[in-house]
Amino acid sequence: MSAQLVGISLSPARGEAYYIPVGHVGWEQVEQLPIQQVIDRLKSPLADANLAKLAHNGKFDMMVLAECGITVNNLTFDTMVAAHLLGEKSLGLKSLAFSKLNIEMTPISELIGSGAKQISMSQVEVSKVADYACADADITGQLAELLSAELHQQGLWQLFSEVEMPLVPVLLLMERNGIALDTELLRKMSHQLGEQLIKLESEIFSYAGHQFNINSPQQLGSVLFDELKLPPGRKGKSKYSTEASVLEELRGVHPIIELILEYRQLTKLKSTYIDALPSLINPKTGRVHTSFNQTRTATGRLSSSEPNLQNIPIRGELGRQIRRAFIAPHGSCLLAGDYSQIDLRALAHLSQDPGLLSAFQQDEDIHAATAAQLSGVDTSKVTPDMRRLAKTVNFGVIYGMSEYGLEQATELSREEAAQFIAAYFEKYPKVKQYLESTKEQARETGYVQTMLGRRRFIPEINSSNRQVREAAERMAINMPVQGTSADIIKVAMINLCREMAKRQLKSKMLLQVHDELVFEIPEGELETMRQLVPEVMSTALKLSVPLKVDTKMGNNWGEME
DNA sequence: GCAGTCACG
DNA sequence: ACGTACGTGACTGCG
Repeated sequence: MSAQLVGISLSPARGEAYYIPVGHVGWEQVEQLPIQQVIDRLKSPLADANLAKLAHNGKFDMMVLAECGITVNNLTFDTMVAAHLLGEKSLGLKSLAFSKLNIEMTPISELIGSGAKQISMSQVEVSKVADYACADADITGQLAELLSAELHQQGLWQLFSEVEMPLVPVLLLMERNGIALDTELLRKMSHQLGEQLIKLESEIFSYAGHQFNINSPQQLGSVLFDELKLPPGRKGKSKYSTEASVLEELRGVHPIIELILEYRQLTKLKSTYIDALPSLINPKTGRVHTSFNQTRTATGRLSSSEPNLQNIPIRGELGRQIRRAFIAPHGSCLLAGDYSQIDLRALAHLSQDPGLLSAFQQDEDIHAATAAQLSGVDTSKVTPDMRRLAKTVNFGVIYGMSEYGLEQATELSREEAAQFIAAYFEKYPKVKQYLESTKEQARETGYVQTMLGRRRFIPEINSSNRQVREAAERMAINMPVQGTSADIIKVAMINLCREMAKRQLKSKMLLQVHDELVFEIPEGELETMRQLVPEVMSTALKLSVPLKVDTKMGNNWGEME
């Protein structure tokens, strides 16, 4: 949102392209058209919904153009999105041109340099940029032809044209909407945390007998395991691990451990969120604008970056407090709709296991139902501990958990963990069958897929290295489940956006956090949106089990009910 | 630029 | 005997 437009390249046909310079600076540049004249002339064809557009990473171009007052309608083909769907790992235009078309394009560094000497594209002379930018536009067109054929061949066209491409303008809108922050609250928290950290630090130093950098795992390891002679968790060959799970085991052995765990937690939250977020507020809008990345994950999920708004803390009092800094402006409030157990519902649908299906069809508490099944008691007799254990197992299953994994995650012994897993598969036999057939499909075809046919290629599935192979099997098990959930929420986002536009609602979709959508709602639309959001989310796709959606609302993201 | 760590679903 | 749950992104230290 803060990029400056330097020029626009367009290619109307193969081998033909034009460059319109508008933002080049410097003494020897050629004369450029006034930017407003260019905008006025391009505005209508770019907005014309009857004219198809193709681009590489079109969301970026659309963002820059939108900041100039230009709306782009009917982006029908994005070569970056297409390449990602086809399982390409290297998604840059230059690299795709080479791997798919055998064309070696000029690297951008040839124009702007690299490292400290790097200059802005605006400082490069027009004639050089014209050649470079025209090649970009032309090659994008050629790539689109090729990738389009591949998408059709692989059976991915429908997913591409009906889900991934329509999602692009939705994500653009969300990014441009941004979210408001209570900077005053964050400032107070930063101050208070700073004082608390100074105290913690001096206590840690007094136990250590000297000052050191607590943030350096190397220095911390040597203080704990060399100087204080605490037993190192048998991790490293040469180095010590100081990660939280190792330190947890040492709680009670030495008072310094607790202080370090607390210090770690507080510094993490302070540096990553409390201090960083206010600096990312866009001065023009007064809000933070994340990027939602559509081509970063192996499962079909989105990711969020700069800042990542999909990992804002929620656990613990301090985490809650940070969420309270995400606010709705006066006269509006935040509404969140979240899918209840979407991954397990996806598993029920994919496996068609009768036990799982019926539990969801009866709208049972799935973890309690699993606990009841495993112990043979009635659901009403399930204790919180039993439910917690069943929850761990339920999640473990969709991650391809081992006995060892369950042992680590619980209080169970290895034998008990093994018994538990065996009992689980006895109660849910089609889950076991499904997991086996998924691995089998991966071995036979080299890929696994989601409900909508999204694929993940897993070449390591036939590796002779057991560790590599087993890691591949876990990916194979998890992707269809996680990816089906991603399919569902993407369709919901598109449908909601359409419905909101159709009804000319002023409410804004702000965030997606994998199973949750967050909206900013003006007071007058509360009733409408509170009904519309769960309705559209729960009917996004038809599964063998109902999709349950809970909604919450509040003035900030931390206190919603 | 990598490794270690840790925040989220 | 070994090493172990899936998927992300940001910050810090360090070479």
